[in-house]
Amino acid sequence: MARAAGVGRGTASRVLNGSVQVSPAARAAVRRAVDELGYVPNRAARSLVTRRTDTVALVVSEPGDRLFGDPYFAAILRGIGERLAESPYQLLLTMTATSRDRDRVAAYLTDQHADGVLLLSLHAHDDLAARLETRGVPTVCGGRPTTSHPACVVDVANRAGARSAVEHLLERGRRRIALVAGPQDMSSGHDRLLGAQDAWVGAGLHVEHLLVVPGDYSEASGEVAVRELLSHGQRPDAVFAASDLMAVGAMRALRAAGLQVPEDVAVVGFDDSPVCRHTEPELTTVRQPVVEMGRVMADLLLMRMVGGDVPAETVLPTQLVVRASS
Amino acid sequence: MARAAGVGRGTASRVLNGSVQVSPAARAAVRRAVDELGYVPNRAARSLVTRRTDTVALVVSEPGDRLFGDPYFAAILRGIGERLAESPYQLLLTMTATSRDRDRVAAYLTDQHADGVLLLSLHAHDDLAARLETRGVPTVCGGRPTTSHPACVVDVANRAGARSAVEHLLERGRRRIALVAGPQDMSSGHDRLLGAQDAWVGAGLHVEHLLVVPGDYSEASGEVAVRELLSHGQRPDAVFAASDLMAVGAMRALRAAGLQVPEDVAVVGFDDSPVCRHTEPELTTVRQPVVEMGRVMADLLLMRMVGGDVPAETVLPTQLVVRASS
DNA sequence: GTGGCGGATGGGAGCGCTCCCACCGGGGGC
DNA sequence: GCCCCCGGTGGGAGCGCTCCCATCCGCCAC
Repeated sequence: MARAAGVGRGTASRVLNGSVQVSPAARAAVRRAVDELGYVPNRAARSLVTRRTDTVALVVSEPGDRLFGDPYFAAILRGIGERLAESPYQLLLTMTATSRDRDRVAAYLTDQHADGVLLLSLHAHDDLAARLETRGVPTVCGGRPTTSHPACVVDVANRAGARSAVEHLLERGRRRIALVAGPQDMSSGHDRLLGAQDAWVGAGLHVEHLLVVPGDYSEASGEVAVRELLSHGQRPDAVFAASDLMAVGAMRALRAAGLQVPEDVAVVGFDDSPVCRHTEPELTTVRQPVVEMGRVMADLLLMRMVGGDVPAETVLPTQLVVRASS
Repeated sequence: MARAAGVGRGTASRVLNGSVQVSPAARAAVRRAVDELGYVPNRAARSLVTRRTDTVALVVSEPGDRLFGDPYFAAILRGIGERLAESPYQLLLTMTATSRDRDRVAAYLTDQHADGVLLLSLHAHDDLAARLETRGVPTVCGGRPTTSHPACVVDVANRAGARSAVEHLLERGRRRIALVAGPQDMSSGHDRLLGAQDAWVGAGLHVEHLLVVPGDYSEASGEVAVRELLSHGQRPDAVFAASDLMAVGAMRALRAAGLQVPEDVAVVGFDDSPVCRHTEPELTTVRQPVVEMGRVMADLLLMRMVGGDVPAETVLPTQLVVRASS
């Protein structure tokens, strides 16, 4: 290729990498040769010597069906994709269902397979972030892990959002509020519980009078939770579910019991996922800026990869969106 | 590393690549050295010489927001991910919004950046498949393109599915059926129109008496289409929408006009996306095996990459799912 | 005992690139 | 007019691996 352009390999390389120390004539000659030969530099050879790969990996610690079944991940990926499209980096997508998967991915990534890693949905006791960091691979976590303390975390204001949701219900005069909580081994689930309690206690009510039933973010768990509640003779006038899907399940159970939403029972969800628009009535919820979170994660990673300092924890705001269900 | 194990580089390489021509003693020595040193082979160096990358790329010819907003892609990705997880290949995700993007991706992939490519949502006049094939990169397309004829295509039985949907409505005694069609520059949209006409004509009705209004698969387009229909004094007793989202929009418009589903107007969608369960009443639809399609695409690509012969066109069955809306 | 054969092994060559050093030549300072 | 400096250039070295050839050794047949 360099020979075709009539220059040395060094000069050709300098043109391809945008170095300034090249004369216009040589630059033009190389450009022409590249076009004529349809030359594409070999990435493997390049990364062998530069020790970079121009690839960033996204690791989701969930099996594939959860990843792709959940609009939350779709939105985050969208934000990440947006930012990465403006950078020279390619996205490598990985999901780890089992701990064996995780080992495989760890080995894969600790080598020079990615210049940076984005971690999503970290479970308790997942040491992937730490392993990668000690190997010198920059990392950004989405969602604060419960146990470990990674170098760089992006999260949303789960607690404040949950607080505003319950405050909203209290303002509407509801006093028999049931909380369908999320999984308590995830910080998002725990924080949303704390936020709901904040509002409750802030209104001068006793924390133990807040009705709390467990859920796992899935629609089924929301339905079961409310059904059980009703069958035990409890009769809430409002339900705050820690996810939209659980709220949908809750509404289903309420309807099955002959209760009207919002007349008999107000319902509020969390996420502002697309499903909110398809419920009847449309669901009041707490919007979390998921796409924005993806963008911020990508931004922070890009900064870290060039050695920039970034805040250890970034928290994005949440916002109550009032619709017809409350 | 080889020195640490007390063997030659050749022998070490043989062990790492699972060659049989190695003595148990040497094999054990290498294994031990690998463990002790935490050695991970350098992929860049390996692929420089093997000219393989152990990476499969997925190219979606849509901007990122459409990719991740649409459960269809999520499901396909899930199927692909499932299969690839069982193989040594990593998934590289790429979306091309603009034609400049497409050129960039083409250049990226025609080099040794991926051993095989999966193409999704190919638009008319997209020559990416052809370009890749001539460069020797095996390719599998999801969804039959309208203009080009790639070497390997996986599609679903759109025509037969649409036919069964309209037959179902006819069996229910509906005779004033309106079709909200999909985009006619995509084969799926066109095929679904043909299938609907098949059923209509098959019942001895005149093809021109089938009410057809255009849509683009989006919820908004379905709502607009039905609203226009009603405002023009048309009064169908059934609506078959070529996508679930359009069916949801159609139901919204029908409700706004004071019409009951299914009493006054039966509604059938296409896709069997999760949204079907969240409508009131639940939506009758044509299920397309999207996850399966992803799996099949991955399977075929894996076969092609080892030089296996595969059918040029694979068509997966669709199936009518009757729910409450019809 | 000798020749031959084949399984196991060591290491040279080279993949395509970037880094870096040596070199070349022209313009300005003394 | 000489030297120095610096922008621009060419090419050697080497990144870490696999491929392949030459070699070695032990065993069997004659």
